[in-house]
Amino acid sequence: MKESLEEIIQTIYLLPEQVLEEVLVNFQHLEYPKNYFLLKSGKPCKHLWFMTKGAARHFYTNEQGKEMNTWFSLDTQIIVDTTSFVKQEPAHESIQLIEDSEMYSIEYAALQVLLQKHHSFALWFIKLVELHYVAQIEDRIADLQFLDAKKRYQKLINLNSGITNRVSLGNIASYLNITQETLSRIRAGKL
Amino acid sequence: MKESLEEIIQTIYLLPEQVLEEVLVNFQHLEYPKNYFLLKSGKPCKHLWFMTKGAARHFYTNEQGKEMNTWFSLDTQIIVDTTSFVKQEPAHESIQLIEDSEMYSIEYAALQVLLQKHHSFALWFIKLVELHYVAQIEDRIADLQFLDAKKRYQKLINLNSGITNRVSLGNIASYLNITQETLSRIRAGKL
DNA sequence: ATCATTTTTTGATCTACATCAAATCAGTTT
DNA sequence: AAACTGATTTGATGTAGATCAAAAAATGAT
Repeated sequence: MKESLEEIIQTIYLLPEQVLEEVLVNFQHLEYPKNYFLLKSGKPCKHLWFMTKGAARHFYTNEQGKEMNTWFSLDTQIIVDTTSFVKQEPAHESIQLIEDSEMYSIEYAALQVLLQKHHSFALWFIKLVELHYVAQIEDRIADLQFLDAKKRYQKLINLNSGITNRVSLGNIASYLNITQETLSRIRAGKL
Repeated sequence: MKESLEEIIQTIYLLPEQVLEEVLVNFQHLEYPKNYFLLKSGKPCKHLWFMTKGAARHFYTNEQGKEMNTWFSLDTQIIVDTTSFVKQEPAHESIQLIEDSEMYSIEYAALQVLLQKHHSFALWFIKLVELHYVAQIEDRIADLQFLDAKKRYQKLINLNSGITNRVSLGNIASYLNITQETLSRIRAGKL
């Protein structure tokens, strides 16, 4: 796990010393308790977060009022509702912490200024999107389309060892797009 | 429909005249017949294409040898296997034309040079990814997770009027993640 | 420890969609 | 036009996973 913001940033794409310093001052270090909402649907996503410790879930609320998880962010992941962030339009999803968490955040407006000002920061941002976003999200589509519930579960726990101790069965089931009952039966080896 | 490459590029993000000219010379105009493969799985995706006329499908071949469509690109869309392109690793999917098509292409290496050379081109590329990629792909996940087969079909034909005349039932069914038989029954109003 | 609340498990039944098999339709070739 | 080919439709049956209901287990509060 990476502790320092500088390390997180430089691992994505190496910035010149002077640019790095200017970037760093635009980030804020934050701590929030379990259940805190980073984003509520209907509001634009004004921040991009780097989580250094903790866990969050992204979810929609469907017409029947049921919450459906679309994503988990554990520890060192980037957190953002990309669609809402890039267009600064009301978010469709909400983002809620499921553990006490620590993170760094940067505001949309500050990011735009840095992108316009520094060529190297624009290249950094491209790498960020490529590394942490594109691959993951295309994988998710393939999983939903090709794998059955049991395989989706196995893949999830392979990639996130320990997730079962940190995220409730109901939350995991919702991410896998199955009911709690079905996940319980998968775990019990009955499916 | 946009015919000129210049118009396509400038609509994404306005480039300085001199940069635009340098960008334009890095694109090639191409025409390919129906059934041509832009990309075969196993090979890295070396190009990014702007389709100006025609249609393509993106598909995986699963363990049982069945082809599963993941995406359609009709007329003015960007075509690329993003995961393979950004990492220059072997692609998991193939891209095949389903109509005689016209397009412009730029090579990965040329794109990288332009990104490093011109700040404005890096900003252009960020906009490209934001506009044509992020929104679409997150929508697709939500659709697969929340909508049943009939609603996914209705949404597809609402967003792509005329797709039923251009893409075969089997190809559409595969994209919707249902069988041909089920799609036929949906169309007949029996589901 | 006890009670209350939430989370997980178990069982019975139901449903959307798959699978398999065969028939029909459309477009091409001879 | 007849014959061949591929695309679409129809019918019968099977199954993964949903839904509904209730029990059991875990977690937390007094």
